[in-house]
Amino acid sequence: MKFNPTLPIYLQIMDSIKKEIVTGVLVAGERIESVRNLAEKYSVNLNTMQRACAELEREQVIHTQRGIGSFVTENQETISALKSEMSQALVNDFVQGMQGIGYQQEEILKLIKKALEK
Amino acid sequence: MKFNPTLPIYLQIMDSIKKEIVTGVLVAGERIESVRNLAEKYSVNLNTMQRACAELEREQVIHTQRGIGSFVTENQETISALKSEMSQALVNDFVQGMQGIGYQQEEILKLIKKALEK
Amino acid sequence: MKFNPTLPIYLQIMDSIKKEIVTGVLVAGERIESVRNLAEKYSVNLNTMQRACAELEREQVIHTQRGIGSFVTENQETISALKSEMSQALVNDFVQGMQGIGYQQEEILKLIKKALEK
Amino acid sequence: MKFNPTLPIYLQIMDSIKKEIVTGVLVAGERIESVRNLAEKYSVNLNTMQRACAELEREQVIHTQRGIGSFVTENQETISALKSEMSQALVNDFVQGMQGIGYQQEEILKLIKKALEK
DNA sequence: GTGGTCTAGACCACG
DNA sequence: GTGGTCTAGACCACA
Repeated sequence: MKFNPTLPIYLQIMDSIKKEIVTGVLVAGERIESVRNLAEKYSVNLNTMQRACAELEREQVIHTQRGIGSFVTENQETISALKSEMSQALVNDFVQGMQGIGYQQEEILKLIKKALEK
Repeated sequence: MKFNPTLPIYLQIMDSIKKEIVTGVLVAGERIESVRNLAEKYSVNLNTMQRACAELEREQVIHTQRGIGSFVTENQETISALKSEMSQALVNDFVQGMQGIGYQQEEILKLIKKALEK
Repeated sequence: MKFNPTLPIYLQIMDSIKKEIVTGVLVAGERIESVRNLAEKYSVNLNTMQRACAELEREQVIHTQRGIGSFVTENQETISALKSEMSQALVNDFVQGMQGIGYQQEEILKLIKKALEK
Repeated sequence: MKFNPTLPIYLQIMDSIKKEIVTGVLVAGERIESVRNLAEKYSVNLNTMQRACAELEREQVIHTQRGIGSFVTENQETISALKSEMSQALVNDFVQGMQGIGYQQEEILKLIKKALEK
């Protein structure tokens, strides 16, 4: 995975894992890979990976049992909320961004449609 | 102006100024405020403002004449290119983001329309 | 039993067993459950339970006879000492803690009385 | 400062700083020492100190301005809440602990009074 | 083997 | 100078 140098790596990893959860790649209630494995998979230092996991735990997206591993939350509501939260953030950023540089409704829709057709 | 702590402030200022240019708040060819004034207006350190302006100059969005001040580019093509560049970036980030969390075309359009109605 | 994640589990189990001894739930001289049973009862790993018992034995609170089982010390003095030791630790931690955050004698007594009435 | 090896250092430092805030050693709204200074003062690694500060910020006890420093919250309610929270935790742990090893109200009060006289 | 904490030391963004 | 992130590597508690 390539990281964007303008954003902390641990945030980008959190985002990547959240995506895997909301798209079902990681299943609710199931164990995720060990921090060590994940660190290797993302080619980052163990500490960086631990930080990402710690923040995800604080957000209640995963929960950890010491000596055993970390598990995706089994609370489906949390996951749904996560998905709509993420999409709302994207939608708002996009719409506000476009309006901020002077685009009107029809133009925005036209550009989106064009992009979706690709 | 409130800054997002996850992104360098100078980038956020550059974005803000670019928006003012493409929306015509800042007029092509005209002089912009002094770096000192801008720093005060944005409530940031002078160094930060200087960096933002230096980057804008590197991107040829503004140009500086020593002892006189800085000016928005008078090249309308540069400004048009800037606008479509910014919108393309927004569109791509948005579409890729939504697809990345599992949304399909119709859903994306529906959410956009809902957001535009507000 | 819920464990506090900031303190080693084996210490919390030791404390729990000591409490049972000083309150007479576990009787002096009598046999206690097998480590295996205790591990299940507390829902902890066998190793953790073994560690707790090993430490209790080191403190001479219990003693083990190979092939037979573990027994609460029959020495009543040890048990009395244990009780006053535990209460002294509690009292000291409490008083020092309260004074450390700026509470005076009367306030401390007032809060204690209030808590005891519940 | 001597640290208790059974508890993470960063938690003990957080506690120490909270105490300084509720007792007024650190004044609401004022800047606290730099992380580097604090790390030296507590004789811990910079990272450990940063972790303590990050957690305090998450608890809204302090807030940080990048490149400038950290400041005690200016919200007096937060500080009052902190104080009563800390004292309630102490009182509850103590009372439950004493009752857990079989002490009655009068005995508890007697021991507390004795300890306070010292 | 698994997660948690700690140290040491580097580099960056910002003031 | 100040805080934030990252790497490297050690040690501990727990399963």
